[in-house]
Amino acid sequence: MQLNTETEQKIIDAAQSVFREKGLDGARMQEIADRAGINKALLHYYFRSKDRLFQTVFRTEVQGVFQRMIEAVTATENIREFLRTFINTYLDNISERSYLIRFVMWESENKSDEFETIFKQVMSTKGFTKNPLVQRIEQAVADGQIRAVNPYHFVLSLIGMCVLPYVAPTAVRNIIGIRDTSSAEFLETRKKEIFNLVWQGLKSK
Amino acid sequence: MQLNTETEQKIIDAAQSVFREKGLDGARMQEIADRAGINKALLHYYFRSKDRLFQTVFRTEVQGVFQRMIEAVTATENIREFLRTFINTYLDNISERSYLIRFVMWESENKSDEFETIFKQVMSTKGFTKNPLVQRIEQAVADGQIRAVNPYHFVLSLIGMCVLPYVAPTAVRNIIGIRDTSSAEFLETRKKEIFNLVWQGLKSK
DNA sequence: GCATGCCTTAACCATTTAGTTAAATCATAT
DNA sequence: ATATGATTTAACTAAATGGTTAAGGCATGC
Repeated sequence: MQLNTETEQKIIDAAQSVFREKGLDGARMQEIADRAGINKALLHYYFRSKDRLFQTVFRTEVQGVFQRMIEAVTATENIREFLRTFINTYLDNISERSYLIRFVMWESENKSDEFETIFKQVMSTKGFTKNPLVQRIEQAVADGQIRAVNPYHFVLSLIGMCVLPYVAPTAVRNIIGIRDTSSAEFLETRKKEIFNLVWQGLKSK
Repeated sequence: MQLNTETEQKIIDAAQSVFREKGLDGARMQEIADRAGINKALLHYYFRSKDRLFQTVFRTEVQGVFQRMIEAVTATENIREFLRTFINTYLDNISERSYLIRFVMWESENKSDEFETIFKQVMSTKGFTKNPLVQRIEQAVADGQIRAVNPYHFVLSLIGMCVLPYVAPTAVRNIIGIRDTSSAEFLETRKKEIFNLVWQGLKSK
């Protein structure tokens, strides 16, 4: 059997959208079939079980999340411009993919072993020994371009700032008191505010 | 019927721990009964349905999360000390409660209407019209104690930095490359690094 | 002693859901 | 035209799970 790749893609797309919204436990095979515009029988014909389908989706999602993060790491000499570019492209990336980051963060904890395996594979495939973003910050510190922050903690902070409104939009809207976190206006303001805060916070006076 | 409050509490505690780990969809009534050291019949005798039990737990968790956030807002005059205290107590609070923040953020999106309702109730009960943390920052800006950041975005950034390692520990460990996010050492370093970054980022030069 | 309320036991019901099956249909290429 | 692979239909199975029921046990206080 050779299987129609077009249909396979439709299934994966549908599965992605359902898993992103509801997680593994909340997802229903019937709903995935419906969104793919096919029937449950065919769904199981392509992917034997929910677990297998989930595994496929989860793997590509985790890869994508890390992939996009390192794609936002450019070879810019100037650390200031490097940060600006990173924040802009990274925020564009995650804001574009509704519920992705929320899903991956939730499931990464449920499937922590699997997450680690996938992640290590990606790293070795790319020939990385360390997160390139961390590496870039480390280097900037070594070169005296910025003050001596802990690179790991700095990256953690940076990602945290970028990610939160897309991990828990409703909580953010209510608790922080921001009306609309999905508008283009919010996105642009967010970029500026994050950049200003970290740049002020980083530069060696 | 008057119901034994001790048993009721045992049930709530058990339900909290299961819901925190697995979320609504992943939680099993049987497991909740087991952890409470009672049987399923009694569980349903106290809380008619899974939905009702969840509602009870979710309400107290959401209240708690916000409660603890505003408890970390002190009446400190000096904005620098205010920030230091906030970061320290807030981080202590969330690091202490394994999976709580992760659970609330995940479910707040699944139950966004309910979240909003609960949240508005808390706000009006406390007589708040605006998040006191945002308010404090706003005031500090007005007083010229710090530079003119957008208070909403600043608070969003601050919470994001604090929360991320507890929302997705496995993802953080792998992606950022931090070995252990549950140690006391990590916690203390985190406090310092966040404070330094935001303080440097905030002060009007 | 016995009534009352809390709790257990264990079987049971109903529903949801993952997964299967078999037969029929459709499209396409040979 | 027919064989082949893709897809549908619809009924079905098996298991998990939420929820119920009835009978009885075990305290405590009267």
